[in-house]
Amino acid sequence: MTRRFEQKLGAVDIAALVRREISKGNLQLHDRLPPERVLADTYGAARGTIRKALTLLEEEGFVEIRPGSGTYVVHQPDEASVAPIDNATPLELMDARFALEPHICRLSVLHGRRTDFDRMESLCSRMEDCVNDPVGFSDADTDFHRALADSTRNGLLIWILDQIATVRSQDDWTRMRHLTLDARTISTYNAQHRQILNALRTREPERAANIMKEHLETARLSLTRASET
Amino acid sequence: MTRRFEQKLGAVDIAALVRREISKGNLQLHDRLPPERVLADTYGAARGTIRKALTLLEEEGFVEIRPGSGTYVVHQPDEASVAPIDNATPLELMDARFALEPHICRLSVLHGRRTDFDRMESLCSRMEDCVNDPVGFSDADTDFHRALADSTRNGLLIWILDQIATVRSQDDWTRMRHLTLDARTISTYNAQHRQILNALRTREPERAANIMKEHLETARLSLTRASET
DNA sequence: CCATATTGGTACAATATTGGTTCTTACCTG
DNA sequence: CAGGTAAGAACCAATATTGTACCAATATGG
Repeated sequence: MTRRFEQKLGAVDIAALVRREISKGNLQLHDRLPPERVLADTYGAARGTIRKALTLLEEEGFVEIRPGSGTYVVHQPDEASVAPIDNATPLELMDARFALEPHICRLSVLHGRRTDFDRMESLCSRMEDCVNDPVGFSDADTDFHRALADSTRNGLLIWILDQIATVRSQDDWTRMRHLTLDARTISTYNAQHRQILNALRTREPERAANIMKEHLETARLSLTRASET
Repeated sequence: MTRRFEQKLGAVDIAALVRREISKGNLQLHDRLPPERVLADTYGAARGTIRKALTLLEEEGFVEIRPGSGTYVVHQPDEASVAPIDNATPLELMDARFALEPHICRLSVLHGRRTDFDRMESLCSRMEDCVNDPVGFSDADTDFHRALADSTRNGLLIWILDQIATVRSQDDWTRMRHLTLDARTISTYNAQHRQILNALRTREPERAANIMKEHLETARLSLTRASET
């Protein structure tokens, strides 16, 4: 945007601004930047300065300069922005779930339909058949939480949860936890799932959210316990 | 931002515009584009330029040119790249923020540092200077919520919020809201931001979370109000 | 089926735009 | 002062755009 500061902008500053526009999405792949002379005017800098900034960005691989034609964006910001999600720690992951899932329960009460709850019901049964099958339980558990998200009818939230689930499946700690899931823990989870489902069916948003918090707290405990061994 | 229309459009620019129309869904599969001569008129370019743009799009597989007949859209917008996230409605977006941001406040109380809060403080000041500058306010507001997320030190949550912010910036309703932001609404927001910051500084997680909920409720109201006009 | 309108395909020369380069002047910092 | 950086201007070379005219393929309507 137009910085109203009368401060003099150097080549690196301008490079940073343009770089940010690209990462931010205001300038997308294949977009052509304004001509150097126009940029010079809008940023209040000399053409040489703009030129230096653009050269920097070209060396960084953000941009391609084609003589006689223009300067073009050559950067899929996805790579950079998808990266952090792969490095998420299990604790970060738990915090994210703590943020999302209780509220998802509330939304599920608002938007959920009978068929959603029936599906979750059948998943509960499946999980209850897996008291001695940690892997099978984990799969059903993932499906349960996914079904819960689905019942909100909120595509954005579903997408976010899916992203998280992806991380979760690639996560070593969590994988380790699967092995440490004993019958007693699984039973606890199952009871909590049932309670959540009941609260959804009776349309009690806060109760559902609270049980979900408990549920996540239990999960967090078993996570930290597993990481200590 | 606004200068896109004042600038003369080249073939690549037009290609980018049409490509975006297709990805966005405004132009759907098998739709026929207007004749080149009409496009030339609407985009204010010569026919040769339009022609070059369409040829580019044909090479990319977005479009098929049939001599004597017309130019047709041939593109199933990639499920992967378009993602549900681009089609998120403002209401879905608000629900996602309702889920995330109050809990982010709690985490900020846990992990936030002095410098984080100082940064948010300066952003508050910046916003307070923008009572009559909706666009400037919106920028600062985005930065504030980003800074809040940063203070949790949770890369995953920060990433999620960034994704949401990206959607938000490309969202027409929200853009419209910028225009309807009056001085009074901005003042309300400013007061709420200050309150949140204070609660963070005094390490009161629940109070911060609750004010954030209020804040989002206010935002949701002004959103629905704007959409009714 | 044919006449006509519409649409894309092509060619070419004049003009405009854009990045590439160089030079001079001015300013600031160590 | 010396050295680096930026402003500003002038000019060059590469590329793009324009405007026009005419051709070929397809669609439309009697």
